Amino acid sequence: MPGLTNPSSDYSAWYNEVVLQGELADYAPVRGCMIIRPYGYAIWELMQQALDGMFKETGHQNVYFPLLIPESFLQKEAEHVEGFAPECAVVTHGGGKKLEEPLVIRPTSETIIWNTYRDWIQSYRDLPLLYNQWANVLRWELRTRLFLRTLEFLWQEGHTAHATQEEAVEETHRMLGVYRRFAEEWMALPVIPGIKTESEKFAGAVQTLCIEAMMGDRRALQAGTSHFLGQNFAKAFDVTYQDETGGRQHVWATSWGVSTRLIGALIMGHGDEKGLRLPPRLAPYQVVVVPIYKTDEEKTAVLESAHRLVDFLKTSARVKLDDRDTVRPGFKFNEWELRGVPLRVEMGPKDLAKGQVVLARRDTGTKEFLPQEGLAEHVRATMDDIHRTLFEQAKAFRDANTFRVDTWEEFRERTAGEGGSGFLLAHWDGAAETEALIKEETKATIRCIPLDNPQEAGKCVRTGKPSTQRVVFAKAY
RNA sequence: CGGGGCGUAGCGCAGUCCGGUUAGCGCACCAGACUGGGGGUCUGGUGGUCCCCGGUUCGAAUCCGGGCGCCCCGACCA
Repeated sequence: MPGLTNPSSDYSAWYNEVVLQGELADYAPVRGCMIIRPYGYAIWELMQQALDGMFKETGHQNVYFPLLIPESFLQKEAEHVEGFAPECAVVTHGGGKKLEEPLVIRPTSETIIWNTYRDWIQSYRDLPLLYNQWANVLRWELRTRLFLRTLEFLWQEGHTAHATQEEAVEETHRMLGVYRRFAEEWMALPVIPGIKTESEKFAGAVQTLCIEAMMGDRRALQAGTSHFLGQNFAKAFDVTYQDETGGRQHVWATSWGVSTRLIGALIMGHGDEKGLRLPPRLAPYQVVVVPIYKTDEEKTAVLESAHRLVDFLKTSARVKLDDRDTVRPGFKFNEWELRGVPLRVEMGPKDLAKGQVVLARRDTGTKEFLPQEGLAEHVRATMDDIHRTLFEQAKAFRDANTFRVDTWEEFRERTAGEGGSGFLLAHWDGAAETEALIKEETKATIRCIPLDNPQEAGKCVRTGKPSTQRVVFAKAY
């Protein structure tokens, strides 16, 4: 197996190699599509389990709507059609015949869902509707990257309906909070929760909330979004309910989603020159046991002992025994490091004799000798520590690459050249034209206006016009 | 859609400029032996529509014409 390109010399080559060599995914026969391999899919399944549990804890139920949407549905919400029509794939033929009405392959499901909600909602007693679906969607992107932006991707999309604006807004924030917790507590990634500007918000939303993370090349990645849709879709699809007083009201809506892009965030948020570093809670294998032996007698003894150890550890961690006889230990070390397994146990004749094992940490690269007794406890504690360490490292990196920028000169300097610029906290006059101008001149965009943003008087970094707060600029994926 | 790169064994590539034995190398794979605490060594072996179509030629991976596809960089976006 060839070595990895160093991330500091060519970040995107490094990223692709981690995905391909680590066997997370492969290219598909069709441009921009990918095959998710077992190891990559296992990470996605762990993400799904954790998120699904959090959705259910917050009162949501899963549903499934169809892949195909009548083309006319997309056209009912003006902003929505403008945003999505250019990237829709359209089915025009079926069964060898031209269809009466073309069918769009869903780029997102608001339209088909709200078309259905019209029938499901009559009274305030029917509300709220708190539904989520796990699905694939298709967007005909021009430029694709494994996991970060593929034509087809897997995601979850929550679609809720509420009687009042207050309730819907509260739901939007609640789900952003869920995403933030997931990012921090499962992915070990610090994120900035915030509000998108008008030009960056979801097509059809009144307000888009997001969490923004910093990748290893100092670029920003939007890791999740939660939209307050107002009554836009209710009006487009004529969804109303009768309130307690007998009056007819339009329903208030939210939608929110995260996708397989999060796997890309994991890679770029924690990876190093050896490959992936998985946070333990999302690692398909949390511990890999590598037996070491020369002779047949040693092999028998070591494997027997290794099996006992694995059975023992199984109750407290996801353990993989790598008993392949076709590759040597050094190869296994490198391979599992590339694939980001948080902990490795090495066990050989010398260890057997001493009743110990070698425990190696992926995050710090340190090795320690430990008695087999009490190992499960130690593994559990170490995994918690790895999670903390990954989070702290990512946060330290982000903080070291976050700058308060007050002059246009400095802004230009920090965004010059290829690669990321870090997060630039700068004043902005609030005008879409200024935002567009800055984007054109520097490639940096406003990632978000942080929630609970401190207010301070200042001058727009580009125009010098008065401003009341700093916003987060960055070059983004 | 613009710019760049590439298409030859499962993967990575050489050969193409300047046409000519049986298309080659590394890795992987198969068999065996020795090995085994950080990406093993040796011996033998399997595996090819040279992206596709057409043309030139006694002869094309190589020259000419046309087409297709993928990757990377930008514009669009989770």
